[in-house]
Amino acid sequence: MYEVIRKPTIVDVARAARVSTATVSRVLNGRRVDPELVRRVRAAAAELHYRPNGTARSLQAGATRLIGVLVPDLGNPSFSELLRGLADATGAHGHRLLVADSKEIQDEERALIHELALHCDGLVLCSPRLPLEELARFAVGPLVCTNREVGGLSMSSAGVDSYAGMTEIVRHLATLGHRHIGYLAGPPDSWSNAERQRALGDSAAALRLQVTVVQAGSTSDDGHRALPALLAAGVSAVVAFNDLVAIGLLAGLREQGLDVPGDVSLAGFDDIPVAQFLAPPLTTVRLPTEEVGRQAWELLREQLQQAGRHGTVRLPTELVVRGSTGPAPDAP
Amino acid sequence: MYEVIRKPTIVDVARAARVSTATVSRVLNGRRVDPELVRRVRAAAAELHYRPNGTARSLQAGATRLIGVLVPDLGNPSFSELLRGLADATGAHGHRLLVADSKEIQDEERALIHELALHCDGLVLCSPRLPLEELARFAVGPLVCTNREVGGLSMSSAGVDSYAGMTEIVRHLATLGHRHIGYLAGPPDSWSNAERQRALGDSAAALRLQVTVVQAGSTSDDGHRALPALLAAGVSAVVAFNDLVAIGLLAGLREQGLDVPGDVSLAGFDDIPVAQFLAPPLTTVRLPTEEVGRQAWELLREQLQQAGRHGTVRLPTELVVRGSTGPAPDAP
DNA sequence: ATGAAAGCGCTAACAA
DNA sequence: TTGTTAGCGCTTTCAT
Repeated sequence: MYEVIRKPTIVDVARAARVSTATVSRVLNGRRVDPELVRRVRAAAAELHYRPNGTARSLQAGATRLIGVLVPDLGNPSFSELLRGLADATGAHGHRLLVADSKEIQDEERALIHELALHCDGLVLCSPRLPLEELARFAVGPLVCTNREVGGLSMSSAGVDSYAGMTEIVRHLATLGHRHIGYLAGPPDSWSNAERQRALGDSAAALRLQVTVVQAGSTSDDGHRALPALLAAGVSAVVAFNDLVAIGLLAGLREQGLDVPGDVSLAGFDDIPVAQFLAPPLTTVRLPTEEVGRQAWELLREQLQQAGRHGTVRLPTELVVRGSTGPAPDAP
Repeated sequence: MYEVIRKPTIVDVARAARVSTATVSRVLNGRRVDPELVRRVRAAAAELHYRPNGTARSLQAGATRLIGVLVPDLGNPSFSELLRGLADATGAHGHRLLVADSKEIQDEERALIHELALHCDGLVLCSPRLPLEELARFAVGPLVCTNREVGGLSMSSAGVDSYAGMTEIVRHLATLGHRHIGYLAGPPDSWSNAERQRALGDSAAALRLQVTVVQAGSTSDDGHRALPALLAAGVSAVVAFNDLVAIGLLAGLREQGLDVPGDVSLAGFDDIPVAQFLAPPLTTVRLPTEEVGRQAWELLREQLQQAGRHGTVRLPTELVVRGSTGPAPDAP
């Protein structure tokens, strides 16, 4: 009789090797077994092209060794970097990444979190846009947010000190003689953006600087579109929510025949790899994004080992002064 | 007595709702059930904070709805874009992405492919570096390679026409009067690189151009490092394996006080988002990378629906002439 | 329409 | 050491 063609299971291997399934399992997992049986099992497995079923293993083990990661935009180099740090760190511990992109859409974010939670041992939510209390409801399993304050809720948080970074860059601009600074704001629900805006307000008040906030977003196109509003406001320096936005603005400025930093100074956030290669090289606040990814894993790992061990990591930023910022045109 | 704290299962819900597990399952999956029982089940599930176990479902279903993706470098914007197209397309069909980064290391690649295969319904290998025959051995399940010829092997392939792209850019440079072209070669095991190099050789022969190939790699640093060799060769135009490499070289050229395209013309491959924002904006061969991701999913889907339905998709490229290429300095 | 029971592929406790 | 067997959590016949 012909057998229905299906993937060989451990039962098939056991039969072919004339041993029990337990023995096959032991051989496969490197447990102590009689060499002769080991040989027979290996031969049978090879013969049948046997591959163990990861799902069955996961069910039995009660864990999948899968970590769900939600990012708002896979296209942003900053998240790629975080992903890389995360993939590197989790990989070293035998865990893999289940990646989903919410495309900055809240409903997507909610749906994806629910779905990821079904298959994963833990979740890393990158710059989540959902309200905190809603996030808290998901926090049944190990959960880490990046770049998001989590209050006293039962989750961990890894991020950077956006407030300090903004403070530093405003001081830098003030020192260069700028009295009116424009800010290209990021996504409305971004906590990082709120922090940066808050720091800008505080610093400006302390230094008696004028500030114009223009709503932009997180992409280069958003930055490009914001140019007219900025020009109308008459700022002499601009800080963008991130480097991508800064790049878009830079291109717009160049199209208008404006010199950077001669006419307008420009700074971003992130220090994405290309920032140093732009013309002029971009002054920016460097965020240790890859390290945030690593730290997120460490925090997750603590929760994996012992439920309820929450923690918060806030990494320092570093102002990287390059060619895109210079003295204010009307400075003494 | 106190129960040990563990996640509630369908059994717990069934007991609490005083129905069978089958009924709970039916309610959860929207099957026709008496409204009163539906109510009781939903109430019990909510009360217990019940969440179904995805692994158990997958085991029962014989499928995980997970697609494994292997990329050589998560940090390369080009792969982020592919990932995005893939995530978008698979997501629309209820599949998720299991992502792994081989960091351009062959051993990693091999190990990760094996691992991914254990948990996934299908695999997408992005620009794999492993030899074809080894890849063929993995092709027990649905498999798609991107940017890699697969011969008659039992897998599908989605990619771009690198050969045509290179041909077009060489013609462009020749028209501008360039007689000696430098090529910054990509990773040695990259099939795309081989294709581009082959096209360059063929075109140069036909047009009687001189060619100097300098081994670089796939990152901006690689491009930056290649500058001396290029300068020594005395080329008047350079084509880089990809935009990242071109960007590194561009920065190096600028540091040397050389003008692009005044002294040297420069072109890349990919058209990553920042390419248009560089100074000068980068002439490059645009690859429909996101679309490659979508097509990869379509090909995978065909295999998922019916084993053995292999296909090949080769998408056209488009030369995007921007400011980084111009007439040869010594042209008439 | 509902429940009892088998079984997805694997590992681990228990026996021998 | 090896085999037998129970069971991980779920869905799905098969009866009722």
